[in-house]
Amino acid sequence: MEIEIRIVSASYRQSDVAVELFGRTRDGYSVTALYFGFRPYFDVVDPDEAYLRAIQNDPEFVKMEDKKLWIRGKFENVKRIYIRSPWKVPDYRGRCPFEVLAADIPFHHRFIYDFDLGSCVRITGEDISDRETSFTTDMVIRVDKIENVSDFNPNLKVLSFDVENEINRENIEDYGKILVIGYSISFQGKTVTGSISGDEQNILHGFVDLIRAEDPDVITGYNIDGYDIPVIKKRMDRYGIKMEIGRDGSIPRRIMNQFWRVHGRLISDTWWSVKRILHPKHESLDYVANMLLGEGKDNIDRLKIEEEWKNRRDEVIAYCIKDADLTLRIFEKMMVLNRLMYMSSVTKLPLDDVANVGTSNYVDSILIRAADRENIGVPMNQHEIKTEEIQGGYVHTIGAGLYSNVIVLDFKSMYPSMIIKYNVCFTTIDPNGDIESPTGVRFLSPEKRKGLIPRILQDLMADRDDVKRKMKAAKSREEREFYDGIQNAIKVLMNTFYGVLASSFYRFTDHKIGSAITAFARETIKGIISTLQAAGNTVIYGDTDSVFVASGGKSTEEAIKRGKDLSERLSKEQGLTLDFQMVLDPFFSHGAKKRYAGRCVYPEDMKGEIIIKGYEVRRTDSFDLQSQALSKVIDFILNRDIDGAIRYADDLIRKVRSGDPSIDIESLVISRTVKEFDSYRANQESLANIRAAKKLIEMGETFVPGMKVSWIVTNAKRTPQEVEPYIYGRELSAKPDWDYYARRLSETLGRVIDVFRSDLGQEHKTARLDSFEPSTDEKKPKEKETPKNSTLDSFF
DNA sequence: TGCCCTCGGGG
DNA sequence: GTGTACGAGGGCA
Repeated sequence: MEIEIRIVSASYRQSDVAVELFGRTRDGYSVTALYFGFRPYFDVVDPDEAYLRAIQNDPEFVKMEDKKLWIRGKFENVKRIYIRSPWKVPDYRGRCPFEVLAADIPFHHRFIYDFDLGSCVRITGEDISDRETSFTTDMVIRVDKIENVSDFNPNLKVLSFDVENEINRENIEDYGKILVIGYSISFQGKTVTGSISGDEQNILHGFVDLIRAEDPDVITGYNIDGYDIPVIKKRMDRYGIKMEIGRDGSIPRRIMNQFWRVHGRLISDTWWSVKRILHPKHESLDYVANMLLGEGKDNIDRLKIEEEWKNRRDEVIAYCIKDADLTLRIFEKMMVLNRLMYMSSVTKLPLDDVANVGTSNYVDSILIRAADRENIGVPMNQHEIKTEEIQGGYVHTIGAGLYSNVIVLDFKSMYPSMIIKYNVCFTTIDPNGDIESPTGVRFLSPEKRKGLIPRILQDLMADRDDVKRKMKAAKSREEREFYDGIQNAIKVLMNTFYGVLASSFYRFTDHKIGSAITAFARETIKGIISTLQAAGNTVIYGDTDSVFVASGGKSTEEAIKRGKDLSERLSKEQGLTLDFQMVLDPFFSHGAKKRYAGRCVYPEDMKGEIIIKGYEVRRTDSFDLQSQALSKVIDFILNRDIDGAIRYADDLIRKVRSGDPSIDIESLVISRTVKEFDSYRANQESLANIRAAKKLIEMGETFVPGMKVSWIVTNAKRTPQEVEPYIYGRELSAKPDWDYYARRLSETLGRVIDVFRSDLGQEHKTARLDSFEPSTDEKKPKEKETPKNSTLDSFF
């Protein structure tokens, strides 16, 4: 038979070393594809006869081949050695006295690279579902032929679940009895919800049966990695029940004491996605559900779950199902699967590898295939070699101030462009090269030898442009979103190439290469700034790949015209693409790197958006008044009401300092969870949250390890500072340390406000464009590129 | 400034 | 599984 699937996950089984591919067809069938006969191998550089004799007599030995591989500038004789068992490769590579290449590539990746598979494949073979009964998929196929097909995004089945269990108050790690498991399953546009309750052993068996019967591609939930899965596992261990929820009947494995993986499915904790994608101020399910769906959790007191279970069992069950369902809807709203499928298409990796494995695998997947095609030796990842840090991007700042109609230009794919333009690659680095980096490293010119990475990036860039064209020509919204997702994934992949080259452990990393790339980039951006200045422009700010240019205080229309003009002219001059990104009016520069705010007035679809960088507006550990006040001050400034901002800040700080009754005590509360006291290693007494919890107990209040404890700082002059537990809705007996709160507020607000107090005097309402000495700075490597905006507008 | 520890979510 | 992978903040040296 012949069938087409998108690959969800790939693995192999030890019994007969069959490669397992798991996936879903367009019309919704789940499939296991088994490939027999693929063998693990590794490359040994120029081994001697004794080694080859010994290896040939080894019972694991299968065969060997002669290869000539390009290694560090020349071709070397290499033996490719095939053995029987993938899991024995680490042992063999460790015992080999010669240099070993490509011996750290997971077996299922090796298979995918060697067959050059993409994320969707056509499988031709025999249906062996009758013989292979341990799999939970609709069918099992023995692969005769496997080939790529153009990508499609099938409906994947997603199962979200939630556990309610009793709390073991003596030992929080030893979870109490499970009361109910609620679930919500989404597939082909329909959602089914339900619950499993009754005898605990039946619940646990019911959970395994549910997953095996439903056979979801994706399992999700809220904090399942850290809570629900460990709870189920611990309770199953007690009865000797096995959590056989893998598509091949295997049990989940814990990765790094953190994540869970299981053969054939993607375990994707919605909580992690929420953190990564939304960066919400609070990460609780209730908060996030309200934010995204306008609907929160049911009203059940989980700290008294046993009591609730006794008195209102049906409500607890409904609450449990609702948690699972809210989580599923959040998961779908964030379009986690779409993002993963795009990334999977572009990196040609299975969905679960894209979701779970580090980004160096993205590069591996593309680069190793290309290297293999050209007989370039693939070294192994380096084992934690500490090198000096790579100098980062160039940051250009000028005096603080409020500016009108500021033009923002930024380089399209700065680092990839540098790699292409200067032919930067481990295959071109050469002391006799014609291209010299500002760091003095030389690379061959493209005419002599075009580098492998520059070529790959060039192709990716062309692909991206092509996809963007298709996006513009798209006839439907779905089509446009599809192409937009793909082009964005290509962008991520391209930037990942720089990321791994700058890292300290990647297989193709070379410190000289990483630092050359950033040096070329700094030189380029400095050149742009000089050119702009020479032509009479004032560059207000610049960071790595962007420049902010004063438009001269003219109208927005003129700024737009000027921006387009500059972008066109400079792109042509530089042979690079300098995009005209936006016009900000006003733009507030703090005069320090990485801190500014502005309101977007162009382009049309970003109009009104507030861009805030560097000012942390939503720290979970700060008290509410702090973030509220900062937002308010920035608001005043962006409305050009400097006096208002100063007045507001001064007034507020004065009120707080004097303990004005208008200050809401609740806005000063700081909260944090407290675990079992024993679980803290050292100096428990120096942690404010622990002292608050202990005081709570002294006061005769409920404290359960794992509970969130709230407090007010009552005396910060002592070390450690004194705190008083705060119980919502109850009057606080102690007095807040008003000086402490005033000081923290003044620190936060002062960073913004002081700019206007110092040298700007009274004339700050119009932009000041002269008399500032630019200060420059080299930023630290690997800093976050994405601005943390204070709203979620940019996401939706 | 950098290293190490902790939290966050969950009941 | 031929793997080693959270992200940000705070305390402390």
